[in-house]
Amino acid sequence: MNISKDTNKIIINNPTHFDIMQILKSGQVFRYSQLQDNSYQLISSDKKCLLRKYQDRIEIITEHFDYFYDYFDLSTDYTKIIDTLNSQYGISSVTEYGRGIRILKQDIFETIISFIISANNNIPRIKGIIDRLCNALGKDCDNYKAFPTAEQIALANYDIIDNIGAGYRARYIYDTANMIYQGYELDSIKTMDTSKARKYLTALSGVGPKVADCILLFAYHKMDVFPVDTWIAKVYLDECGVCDSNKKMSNYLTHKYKNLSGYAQQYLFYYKRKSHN
DNA sequence: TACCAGGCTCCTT
DNA sequence: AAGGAGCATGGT
Repeated sequence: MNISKDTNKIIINNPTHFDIMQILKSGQVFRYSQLQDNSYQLISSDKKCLLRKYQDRIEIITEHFDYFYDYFDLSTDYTKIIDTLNSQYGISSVTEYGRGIRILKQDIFETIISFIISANNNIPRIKGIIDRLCNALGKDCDNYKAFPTAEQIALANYDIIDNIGAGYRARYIYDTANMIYQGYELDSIKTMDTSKARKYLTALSGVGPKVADCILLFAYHKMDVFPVDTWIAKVYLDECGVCDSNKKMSNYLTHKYKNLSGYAQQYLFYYKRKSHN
């Protein structure tokens, strides 16, 4: 697979580790929609790109080349990661099934709010809630809405947040946006070690250990985390034959997969949810 | 009708 | 530190 730049376009030839459907349906991102059979629109923060697939080529059409080059983690060698996972852990059927997945580097605030919404929720409904949040408060861009800023949510009438169908998460969204708008630092997390970063994030309303790990993985690209949801709990049950607390499962899996935990988690999650893909 | 979904907060031990 | 009740909403 090799990557080149054209006018307003990233081109990926022989995309062995870039599958549009797999990336979009791997449960890490929610603001996408299908335009045609081979074409998807993806919005991140206030930026848009179009994803198209041809025979042996993928095109990412965007005015923000650098942003989406980084966003799709295009400088990372996934062949090497998968080879290591296969040889050390024997999960080649899992990595083969999701070989087109990549771990995205998403906007920090958007990821925080999105995964607050994800708690005890299902993916189709998460998408709907985020859509309504963006339509209600997001800046009007060319033909689409940006994800609302912390300021826009914090200064909004609470009734608007309460009317997007988020249930009890509406209060968390509002409170967390207010904390961040008041100055809760998010950039300093980049240089924290993971356990300190997790503790720091869980001070936000609606952010527990699992949501914090998703934020660390999908926004800060920290790979020594292993978010445990109900699907990963099933994976753990298959392997260990018992149910344990989420904390115990996450510790076990992080210790096992070490600095490849984030990648392993995503391949295993995608594989376990096969029937939903 | 119940149970489930990328769990969290808050209250008890 | 660890465990459990309650929680909004919509899909199956």
